[in-house]
Parts: sequence; C-alpha cells; structure tokens
Amino acid sequence: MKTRLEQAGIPSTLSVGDVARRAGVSVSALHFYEAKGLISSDRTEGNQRRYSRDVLRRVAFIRVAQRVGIALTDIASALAGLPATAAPTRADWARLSAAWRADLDERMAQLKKLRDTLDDCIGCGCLSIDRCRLRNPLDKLAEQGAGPQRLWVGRRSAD
Amino acid sequence: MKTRLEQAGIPSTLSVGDVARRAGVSVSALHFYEAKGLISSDRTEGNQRRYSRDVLRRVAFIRVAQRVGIALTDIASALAGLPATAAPTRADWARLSAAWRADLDERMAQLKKLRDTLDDCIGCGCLSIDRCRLRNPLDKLAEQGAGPQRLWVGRRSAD
DNA sequence: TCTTGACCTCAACTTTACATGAGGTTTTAC
DNA sequence: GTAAAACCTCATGTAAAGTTGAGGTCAAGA
Repeated sequence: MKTRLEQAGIPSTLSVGDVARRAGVSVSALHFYEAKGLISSDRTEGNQRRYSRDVLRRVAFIRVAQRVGIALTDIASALAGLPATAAPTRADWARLSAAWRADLDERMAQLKKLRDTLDDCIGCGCLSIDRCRLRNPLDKLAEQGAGPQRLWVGRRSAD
Repeated sequence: MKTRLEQAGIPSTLSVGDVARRAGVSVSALHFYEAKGLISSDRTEGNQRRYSRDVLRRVAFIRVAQRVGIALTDIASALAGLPATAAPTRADWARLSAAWRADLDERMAQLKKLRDTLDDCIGCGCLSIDRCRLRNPLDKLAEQGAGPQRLWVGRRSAD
C-alpha cells in the first residue's frame, strides 16, 4: 500500500542525493553529519541510506544554527534531546528552546552591539577614535584588563 | 618629554604581553593577527613589537566580529579600509559600517528566525513537527529544493 | 540484461584559527 | 651587571568542518 505522498509522486523516504538536493548541502556533508550523530538513516538491503522526511527539517535547522556561529558539537547536543527518527514532540522543542534561548539572546545582543558601535562611531562627531574611546563601552571593558570575555555574557558549551 | 598618559603611569606604547593581557587574547593570536594583516606594530631596536593603544580597539572589534561568526578574512578586509596605525576618521568608520550593515542586519534576522522558530514550535499546539512543517517558513524553503541558500539573503565575501 | 549514474567505505587532503615548543635574543628588575 | 621574564622566528601540531579520490557495489531505465 502506498502512502498519500507516494501517490502524489513524492517518495516517503529520501536517498542521500535527494536530501542533498532538497536541503542544499553536499552528500559528503550529510555523511559527515551522520557520523557526528546529527542525523540518522535507515539502510536498504543494499546498504544505501534512506532518510525520513524529517531529516530536511533537521538539516535546515543545522545550517541556520551554524550560520549564526553555533558549533556542530553544540548543535549535536541540542539535537540529541530530540528523538532521532520520530517526529519531535512539543516537550522536545521546549527543552531545546530553553537550552538555547539564553545563548541566542546573547548572540543577538552581541550583534547589536557590534552594529551600534559602528553607528556610534559615525555619529559621535569626533574625528579621533582615540578620543571616542573614552565613551565607548566596547574597549572600556577591554582596557580594564578583563578582556573580551566581559563582553561575552556567557560561555558557549559545557564540555 | 613624557606624554600625559606616561605621567599617569600608563605607557603610550604596548608590548605584545600588555596587549594580550588587556585585550584578553593570547600572544600567539596577536602574532597571528599581525601575520594576517589585521593589526600592525612598530619594532624596538631589539626587534620587539610595540603597539599603539589603538590596537586595543581593533582587537576588541576583531573578537566581537568573530564571535558573531564573521571570518577573519572578512574582518581583515573590513579593517583594511581603516588606517593601519593612525586613528580612524569618521569617514573611515562610515565606510566600514556601510559595508557591514547589510550583513549584520541579515545575521540578526537569521538569529531571530532561529529563536522564533523554536518558540513557534512550542506555541503552536500541534504535537507533531511533521504537521507543523506546513506552516513553518524554515523548511518550506528547503523543501522547495532551493536549499538553505534561500534563507541566506546575501553572500558573505566577495573573493 | 546490462550499463550508467548514484551509492558505499575509508583514507588523505584542505582551510581556518590558532597553540606549542625549540632555540636564541632583549628587557627589566634587583 | 646579571638573571629571570618576556620577547623573537620558524616549524610543527590541533580541532573543526568538511572535500576529494580510490576502489568497489547498487539500482533504475532502455
């Protein structure tokens, strides 16, 4: 018996090539993600990978998270909280969200600070960065000897 | 004749160690940044590096930019627009800001999307991600076969 | 059936962003 | 003025995130 998707010409399982095309990543990257435990697959009799459609969401998630500077290991441990193959439940997402919320908020703040610093330095009217330094929070902190860590509200990973 | 800073016990030039301590980075990282042209130094008679205080701002800038996922080569080309040793002018900052504004805004949007996706999946009330997918912009795009590039409004570097 | 494109594993290579160590020189502090 | 701390260069190592290629297997269409 065919699923509704299959009747519509959409296969219910995907090969690596399918996933690569649809998710916009390379086959080798998918192999790599699987080796690192970020995604998983079933195998055919002939040992070829078959992915459930769920993997598309996972891969999209992985790429977006990477794009904003989150390391694969951190993404992996976040995804580890989700069921590997079945569809994640509401509770699963709640856990993931709670774990990341602070980090994401911090990254947003960081980005805003960088952007605003640029704007500030344009708007402040002084011609010398060296003078402007007196008002600038960015290296006020750095010059207190604390180093940029101070700007980084939290640590990233708990390895 | 001593500068005012020196009279206050603050040397007007800094050694690598000084910069490392005050900027919160390692000496080897400073060497590395210099090799890549992100910072520059004068040398003493004995070939030791001496930095102007300006470098602290540069290093802080570099670290914050890195933190939000910008590659050193991109940071380098941005900083290349600024005068190497003298204090940057207002126009210098304006150029840098203009060049980065779009990218920073995009990264912010990206981050917000990731965060909101998590929130959405909690709030939407459905228990299955697979169903929720129908409304979720994140992999709607991915499933149209365009790949995550579609989510990334622009390209990063123009090498 | 048979061939051609897609897949498989595994090893080796690449790039980025540094860290580490060897072997030698300079500064600074007493 | 000397010893320890800091600095120098250069070579090599490391971790992350893949890519590339060799050598072989699987599957789908004519």
